[in-house]
Amino acid sequence: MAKRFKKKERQEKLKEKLSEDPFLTDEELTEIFDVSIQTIRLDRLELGIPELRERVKNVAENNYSKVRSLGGKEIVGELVDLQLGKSGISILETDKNMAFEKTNVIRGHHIFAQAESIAMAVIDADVALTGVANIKYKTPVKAGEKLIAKAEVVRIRGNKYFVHVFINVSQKQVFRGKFILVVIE
Amino acid sequence: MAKRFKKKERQEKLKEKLSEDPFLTDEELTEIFDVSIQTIRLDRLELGIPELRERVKNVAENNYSKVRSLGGKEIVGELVDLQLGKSGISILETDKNMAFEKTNVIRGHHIFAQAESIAMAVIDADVALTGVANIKYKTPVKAGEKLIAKAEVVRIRGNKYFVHVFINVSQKQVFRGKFILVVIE
DNA sequence: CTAAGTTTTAGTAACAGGTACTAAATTGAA
DNA sequence: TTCAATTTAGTACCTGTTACTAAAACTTAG
Repeated sequence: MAKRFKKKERQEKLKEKLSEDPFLTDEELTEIFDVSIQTIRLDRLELGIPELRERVKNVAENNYSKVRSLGGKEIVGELVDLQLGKSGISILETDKNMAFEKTNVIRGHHIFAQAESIAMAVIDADVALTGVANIKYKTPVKAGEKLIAKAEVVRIRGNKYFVHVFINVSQKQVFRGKFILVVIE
Repeated sequence: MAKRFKKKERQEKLKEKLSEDPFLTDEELTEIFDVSIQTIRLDRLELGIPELRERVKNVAENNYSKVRSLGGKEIVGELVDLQLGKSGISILETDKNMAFEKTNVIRGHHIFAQAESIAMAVIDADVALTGVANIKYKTPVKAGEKLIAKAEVVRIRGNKYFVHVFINVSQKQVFRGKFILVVIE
């Protein structure tokens, strides 16, 4: 069973290598492991690892939406209702990519990002900035749950807007936060 | 020169389309613009737009490191010091991708993510969860500034950890937050 | 040692989504 | 009508694969 061990070992390292660097071609892998290209392909097949182009595409797609939802787009979650200067509602469908691998619990900053972003969306101004936020996470959110965020402007003082945001998962509150947004010209 | 106008117009829209959705094949583009595949290819050539696979690869490569710091990795920012159960320091170099396009001000949730993540890093346990956070943004952070986050465990009560996090940009405090982290097994 | 099984290697056809090139057809305007 | 710009057609070739067949090499039990 010495050979079989070698195979298993190689496949373990292959998994590692590709998760470190998904941009490696089969040919490059043959050089790393000093086996034929067929062996690499058999290994990938057995491990269910897709081909280079698929892997690259996955990386691209994953963070294309991530960038768009965490960095690129102006709003995190889908805006379903908006009364500028008054209130707004957004929905965010969570998935495993937003969660800790081990526990499947959604990372706090995703929830925060949705809250912050709906708070800013309701402000009737070009750009706003989070000034102060007093927030509270009430229950952990699991991947797959649908976050419904409601934002309400409660007070306006000069260029300062006070906005309350509540996020629920099926009627149950999971987050509340008070934002003070400052309009900048 | 009506035809030339049509060509230019098509090329403009092509650029737009592809920046919106870089995952479109030439074939899909022929259907959108109702021209032959050769025309699409000539257009791409004239505009210097690379082929699908190159575009996908670019998206993947550009954001690969970003994903690892915003979604994939367990910690946002670079850990420069860590005393498990006591304190930790992380550094986050901000860039334009983390900022609002118009103002160049870093989005709040990036700062929050760094704070949350260093707070969790100092906990000497496998998994922790943000329970409550009382946070305050003091000054806006501009793209390019280096965020230095210091976390300190101030109290431990059962499975609850009270952690204070302060983030500075060159000696000036830009954020402070108190986290209550709950260890889960 | 030998037969049987496992693992590895070789080789082929086909595929997607192209590039690069040549050449012909279409269109618009002078 | 004629000339140039534009569009279309068609071919050979490329990369990194899948899917498949088949043979070689190694392992191990009997």
